[in-house]
Amino acid sequence: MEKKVQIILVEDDMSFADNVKSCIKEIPESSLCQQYISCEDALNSNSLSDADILLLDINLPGIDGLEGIPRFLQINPELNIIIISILNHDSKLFKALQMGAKGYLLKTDCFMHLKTAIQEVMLGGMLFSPQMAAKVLKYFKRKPLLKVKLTKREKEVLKLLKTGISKKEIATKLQISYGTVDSHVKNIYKKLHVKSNVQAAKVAMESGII
Amino acid sequence: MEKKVQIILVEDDMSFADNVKSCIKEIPESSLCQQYISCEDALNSNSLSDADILLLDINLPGIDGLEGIPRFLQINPELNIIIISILNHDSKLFKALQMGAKGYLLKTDCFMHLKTAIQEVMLGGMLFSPQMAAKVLKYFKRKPLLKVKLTKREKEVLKLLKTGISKKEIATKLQISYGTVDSHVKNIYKKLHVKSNVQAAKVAMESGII
DNA sequence: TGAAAAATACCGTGTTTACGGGATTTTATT
DNA sequence: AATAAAATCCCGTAAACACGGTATTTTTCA
Repeated sequence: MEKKVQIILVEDDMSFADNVKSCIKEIPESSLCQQYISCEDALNSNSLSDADILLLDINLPGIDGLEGIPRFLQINPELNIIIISILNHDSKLFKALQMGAKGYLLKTDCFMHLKTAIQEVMLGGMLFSPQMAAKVLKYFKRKPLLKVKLTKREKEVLKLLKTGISKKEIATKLQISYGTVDSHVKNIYKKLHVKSNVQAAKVAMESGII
Repeated sequence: MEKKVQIILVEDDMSFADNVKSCIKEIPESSLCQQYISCEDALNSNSLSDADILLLDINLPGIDGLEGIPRFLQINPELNIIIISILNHDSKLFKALQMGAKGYLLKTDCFMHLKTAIQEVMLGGMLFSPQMAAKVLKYFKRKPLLKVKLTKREKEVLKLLKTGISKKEIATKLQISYGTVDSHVKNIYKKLHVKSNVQAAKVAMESGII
């Protein structure tokens, strides 16, 4: 028989934690091995290294859940962390992803997804509940790819421009005169409909024009 | 009884399509309603508007799967598109997401995830198979969050700076003098270790400091 | 209440930008 | 061979930037 998936729960709201526990009980291949009410408690325990999944709240007394992620991963890099929070702000989601979370479920609809999330994460995947998935999608979708056509040289110039160096330095790097760079930049601005170096760099970054 | 999930498959490799079909047969709540070997065929059919899920290959004769996504969504915006491809390149994944795909499974391991993916996508979520999930994670993770602390005012200034407007305009917007903005900008540059407006904007964008 | 941090403001100088104009050479493209 | 597109270069000017310094007021917090 396969070993059961070992789950740790870090949640300070006891009634919600109980709901999660009963939800996990109904998943035959999983078992809740430990439960803590703060990151500190969990970090000081010795149960992390045996666990497969960590269900983590964000709003916690002491160390914030998001801040806790790197600390948990330091102790056990194999740990699959799934955030379960009431917070549905973009910044929380993206920070969680940056920190290395494998999933983000909202408390309001996590029971529908918990089983799926556990299975999927154990298979190496990642999972978001709908509202969070929409944010990820929006994040990637946000800029319709620009139809503007820059010439080869203009692309080279823009690529350097967006690193933040001066036109003089660009001229040196491309072994052309300052005047030439200036001309290219002028044309780039016209094509991108911008009026400053920062705006050009921004458009370049966001639209994947380069 | 609930209506079954209606699935359409667009795949030109017949033997692989057969495998997918038999996999779907084993999911009681789903049914494969149509199968096409190209985007054109599927687009010309009248089955799209009734479908819930479209399983879509990328390498197809004629219209490429990724190019097909917006066309499918134009006909039926509610369609949940899951890419099933052999291609595991970042660019394909991100383009798929930009186009509006709800999932990305690799052919090499899609059978393990297909059932989960269908369920999850129907719940409004999204799903990636492990290698793809890792890419998404890497994408978000690439910039270690800056530990730099900017003051409230500095953040406001930086937020405006990265829109590409001049310091003079920033002063007007914040109703402070140019000299004050200049001071803030100087301090921001020092804290971020940059030497130009473009670099500051870049750091601000990439590190999620704001 | 007292010290530290933050926000405010000004000056001066050399550098860089934005942008108008015009002009020549090189490189496709047909 | 002819035309268009791209790449090269220069001039001039007003505005904006980077950066050094100094200094006052306001806020915060121990």
